[in-house]
Amino acid sequence: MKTVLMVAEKPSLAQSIAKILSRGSMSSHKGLNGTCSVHEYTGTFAGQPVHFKMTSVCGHVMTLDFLGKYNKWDKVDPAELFSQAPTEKKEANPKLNMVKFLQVEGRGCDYIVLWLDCDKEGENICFEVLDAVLPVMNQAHGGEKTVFRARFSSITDTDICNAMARLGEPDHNEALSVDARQELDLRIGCAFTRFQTKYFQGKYGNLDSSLISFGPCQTPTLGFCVERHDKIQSFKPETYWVLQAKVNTDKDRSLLLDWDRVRVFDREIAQMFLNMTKLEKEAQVEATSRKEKAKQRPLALNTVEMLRVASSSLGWLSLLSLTGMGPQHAMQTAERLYTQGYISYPRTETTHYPENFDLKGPLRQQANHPAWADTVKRLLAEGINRPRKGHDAGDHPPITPMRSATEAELGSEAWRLYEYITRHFIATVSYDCKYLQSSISFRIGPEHFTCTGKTVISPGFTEIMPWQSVPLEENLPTCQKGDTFPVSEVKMLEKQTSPPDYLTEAELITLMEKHGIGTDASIPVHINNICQRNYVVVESGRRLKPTNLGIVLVHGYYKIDAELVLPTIRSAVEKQLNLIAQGKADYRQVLGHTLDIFKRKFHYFVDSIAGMDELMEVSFSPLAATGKPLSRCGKCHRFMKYIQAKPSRLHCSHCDETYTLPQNGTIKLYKELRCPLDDFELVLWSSGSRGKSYPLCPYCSNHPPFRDMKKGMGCNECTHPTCQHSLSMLGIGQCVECENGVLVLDPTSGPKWKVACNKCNVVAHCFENAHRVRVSADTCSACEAALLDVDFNKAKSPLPGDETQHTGCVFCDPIFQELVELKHAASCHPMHRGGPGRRQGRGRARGRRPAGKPSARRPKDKMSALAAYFV
DNA sequence: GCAAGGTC
Repeated sequence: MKTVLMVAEKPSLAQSIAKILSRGSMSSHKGLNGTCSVHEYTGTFAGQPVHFKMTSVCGHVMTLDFLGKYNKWDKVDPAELFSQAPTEKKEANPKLNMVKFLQVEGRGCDYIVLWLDCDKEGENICFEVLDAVLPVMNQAHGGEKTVFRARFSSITDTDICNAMARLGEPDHNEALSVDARQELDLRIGCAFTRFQTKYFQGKYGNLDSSLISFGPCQTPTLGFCVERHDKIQSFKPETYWVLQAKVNTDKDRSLLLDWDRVRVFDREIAQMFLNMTKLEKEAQVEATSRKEKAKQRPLALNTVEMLRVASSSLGWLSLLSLTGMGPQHAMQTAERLYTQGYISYPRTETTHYPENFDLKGPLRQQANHPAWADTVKRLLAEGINRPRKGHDAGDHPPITPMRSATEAELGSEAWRLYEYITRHFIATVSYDCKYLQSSISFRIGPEHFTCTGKTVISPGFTEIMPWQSVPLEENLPTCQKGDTFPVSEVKMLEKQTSPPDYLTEAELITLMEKHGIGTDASIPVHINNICQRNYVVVESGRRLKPTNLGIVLVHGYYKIDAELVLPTIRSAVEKQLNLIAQGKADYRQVLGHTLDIFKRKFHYFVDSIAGMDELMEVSFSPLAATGKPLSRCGKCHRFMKYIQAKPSRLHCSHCDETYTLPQNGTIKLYKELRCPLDDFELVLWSSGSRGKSYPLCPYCSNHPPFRDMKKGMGCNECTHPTCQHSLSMLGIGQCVECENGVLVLDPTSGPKWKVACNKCNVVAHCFENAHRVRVSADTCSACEAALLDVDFNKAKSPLPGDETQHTGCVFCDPIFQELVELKHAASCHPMHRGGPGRRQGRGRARGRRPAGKPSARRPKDKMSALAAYFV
């Protein structure tokens, strides 16, 4: 029997589609990556009985990157990234082993049906799958077609079965347009990012972002925030005047009337109108109207709308917590609700339920929920309303609650999101809110005034979304044309126009969606990016206020080449890409042409960077004026300044050289000791009192002196044969946990002595209160670790007898066993790693031994002694 | 160290 391999874009879809096509009778097992499943069943295909294997990828299989050597920032001119630098496709997520997985499943299959999402990205993934699988599939006989594409517009039985019945072919042009998009984004984004970052980092010491990035989505996103900032800055308040009239409708009731002219900006004219009306005793009714109006129930919920609501304080649900939920966080929360089965797939553009979608099922789930049982029961009893006709993007149904849940079950955060999703869903099958809008037009002297009021006829969906209720307004008196009411007061109010506020995240999402910046899945990422890079900060009410850095960047682009920041930059490129997708333009030509344009833009930008720099100067301090003098330069022997702001570094203003330091720790001078190789003063890097620390030569760390050393290494990884700070002199033995690490004595750690791995975060606390610990030249006869020579004060010595000195192996010596305790450096939480001691059985050469020499393995009984010792 | 797009 022949085999048909079928591949969907994500595991959840593979399951739903297989369920539909197999009519529920399939057998499933997990694939070798533990993430994707394979669902198998038998059926017929092209008129013959076959075996079906339905599985999935996890989004893109491959990602585009430059060849390795072009990723060295110091060695490559960013301009080369536009054409010379070759790119290659790498596995998008090496942990998933997707290519291998596809090949294991695809080997020996005769046909392949591609069920990837029906958009351009999906079409591109089709070819990624084919690249992996075709070489291992059975060869076709006599030109028989073996590759098929299923096109579906929703995940419903009819749609999926129809797609299976009318298989087509994958569209190569659409896939190519995505290839072009990837290459453009990569080349343009990286070139600008590298240039800007290097240029400004080399000049300023307090940029508060370690990366000055540029991208066709993130930069316009920032642009929106700065545009609003500029509006606020340039806003000039204007004074205006308003007439307000009050009439008595009853003995003790009065009615406020709005002026039909709304406002005037000239005081004297307002005064004139006031004079013309204030002497009038009566207001005459000129017309009355009563209109029944409806407030529409919401469209079914899609991702972008969910993110908007989540950010703008989740409606009234947030009254308790006052803060909204950022898009990134909201997506994570939604994904968790989805994987736990509380809601349907949360990434969808669709706001329309398929015709045969079972709306009552999910609604029945909510019929006993304490918060909305009454509403739901009534809807079920009296009949639900058809949801409004929304947009069908052909991806997934709108976000729908699938299972009832309580706050106690979900925790307050997830509950807020779940509660919103559920209330929204119930609202979509509820009725519109109906209300009566009545208005009365008055004339007082020559001026006209109006008064309106609303009364609710039936609340409809606002019952489940009370924050959407029509606000109760004053009940208007019943009257008719010609009636008069006594005027009790006419007054003139002076007011001022007020500036807009900073952009809310919800407004930003709307703007991005409108201009096609990002997709439902990537919008949260872009917003997160501009926050993390310190271009904007999230203020109360989730308003995005640009930082100085963000403002300077955008203003700089405006000065040099506004197109770099305008939202049209994306859509213009996308227009070109669409030509590829439609087969109207050649992929190579469009790519080459567009790259050429951006290459010119890039060179112009580089030539004009002084324009942006002028703005930078105002907000930031030059490197030479930043930081505190810390250690001496080995070349000029003057003090270099320590710049703490990320990326932390040392700067010698005399030599105009910058030396980067390890991040995320503190740096101090190390006893004015010097590196024997270059005469630079050593500094001591420390990750905190409970973590580890090691000396480091600023020069060696940036220019590794030996071939086996890499950039960023400290003395604890230095293979200098005789320097007293080197790995060679302070290394003890192979790390108990990681593959390549060596435990190195921290010579600065006394009296709470530490031995720390120079690769991972293993730290052994030992010999507390010893006044001296040295690494001996001798090695342990059993395990080859270096012996330690430990001196204690007489009063504090834990050694047996009256001994104050002992030399022994930290792994094997029975006396030392009592004095050593293994820990992980404080900076890393144990939850994030495999757990302590999990690889302690692994024996390998100890690090002190110069590379290349053969090493003895520890005897097995020694290994088990070691295991017991460290746990 | 960089983009944006999938999804986990």
